[in-house]
Amino acid sequence: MSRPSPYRAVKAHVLARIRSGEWPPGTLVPREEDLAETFGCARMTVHRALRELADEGVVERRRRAGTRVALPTTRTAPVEIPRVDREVEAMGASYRYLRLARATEPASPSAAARLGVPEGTEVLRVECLHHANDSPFQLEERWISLDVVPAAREESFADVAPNVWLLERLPWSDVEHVIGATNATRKVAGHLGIEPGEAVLEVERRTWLERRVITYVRFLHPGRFYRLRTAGRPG
Amino acid sequence: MSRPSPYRAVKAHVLARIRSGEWPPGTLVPREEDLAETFGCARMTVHRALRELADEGVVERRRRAGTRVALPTTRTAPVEIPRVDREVEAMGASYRYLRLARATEPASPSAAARLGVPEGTEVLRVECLHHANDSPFQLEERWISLDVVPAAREESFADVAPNVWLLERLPWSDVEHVIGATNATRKVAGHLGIEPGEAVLEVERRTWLERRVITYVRFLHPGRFYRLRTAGRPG
DNA sequence: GACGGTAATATGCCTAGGCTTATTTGGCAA
DNA sequence: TTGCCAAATAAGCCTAGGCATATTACCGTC
Repeated sequence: MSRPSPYRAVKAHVLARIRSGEWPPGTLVPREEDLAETFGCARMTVHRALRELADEGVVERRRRAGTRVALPTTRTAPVEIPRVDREVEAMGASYRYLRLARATEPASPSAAARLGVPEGTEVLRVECLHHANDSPFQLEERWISLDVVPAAREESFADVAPNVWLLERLPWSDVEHVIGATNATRKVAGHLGIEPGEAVLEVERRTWLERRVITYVRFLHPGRFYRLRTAGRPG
Repeated sequence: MSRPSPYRAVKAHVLARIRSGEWPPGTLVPREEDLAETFGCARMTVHRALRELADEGVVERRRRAGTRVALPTTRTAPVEIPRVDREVEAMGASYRYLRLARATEPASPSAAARLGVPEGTEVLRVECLHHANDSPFQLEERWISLDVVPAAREESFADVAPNVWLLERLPWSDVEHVIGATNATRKVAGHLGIEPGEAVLEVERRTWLERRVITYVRFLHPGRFYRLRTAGRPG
């Protein structure tokens, strides 16, 4: 599995029993002390192994009740939502950024709701297009809260993507993603070089710093080519 | 943040510095020993705090080089890909399962490729529909490898969803998800009760036990209502 | 100046002990 | 019975030490 190391050995041992079906869901895993004895190691070592398995959702632990094998419910899968430029370059394609629009404007009801600011607050709206090998790859529509990021007022975003600009400037504490599918409007289709009505993958992201929304973005990808990919293993 | 406890305190401390912008990306975090001294705790305690932060991608650690604040790249976000029945019930709706088709058949080239079996191998194909409050919610098309799950040959799947049946029967070691968007074909639209051409969210899942693919599924959701949701925080 | 070996250093991991705390079980009482 | 409380138990967390190992920085050599 990985290089040997007592705690890894314990993890691997327990995982192997579960994988083999020898310990079906609900089975009580031996107590930390017992495992420590059978492996000839300290209890803390076993503790770490079991704790990690619990973090990964493979087992469930409760004081006094012990450790039991969890039901293999299809748990959270780490979806990597990548930075466009990196992703494009990782595909071996050349990346190009194009700003379509930029304006400070009073927040519309929906934008205000998503940014968590009163309606009509002045916010910055940026629209841009990301290309891979000169064909449109992602259309981005973004709102930035000027209360949280006043410096954005001075930035044109003509050459640097808001994404990159923001990440370089300030940390964040929470993100939320919402993934859906919609049909391309005429405008969207025009930008992405597809037919109106074609399915597009829509990823919305809100980013917080402590309690305040920094920015809300909507990414649209031509559904025909683009896919989000995930590979997860429990352990 | 959470209930106090020395290692949590250290984590919170470091995280707070990063969040506040006091330690921008690249900053060298104090050595474990020094933090241990300033917090009046053992080095192992600091070690655990920093290790967890490293696991979460907040910092990067290298022997001899020390611990530094990582670039806040929009990392992996845990997307919960839920069990339909649970999800529907969580919305307070009533869940209904309907099997549309079931057949053992020789694997088509594409099915064979995804299951990792030779073309023409006999596989089980199941098609079903999941309802929320009697309106179609998810269309499922699934292939099951009979080599890995011979017991599936005896199961009609008339009353129990393949999902549930499989999870109750065998463990898995790896999953892969691919999320995309497509336009509903006439057939899909008919089943989901939408117009042909409407955007649908497509989630494909492959599940392995050790090296062998157990099953490959394709879930289709009406794009108009359905969304995948994610909330992540680094820490 | 380029190159290579060596020592210093920070993290990685371990041990063996201890106290703390949630939870369950069993027994006692109403 | 039912309800409540106490004891027992298993995990949670901590300490203070130690050895292992990756990596860098430095220094001497060519």
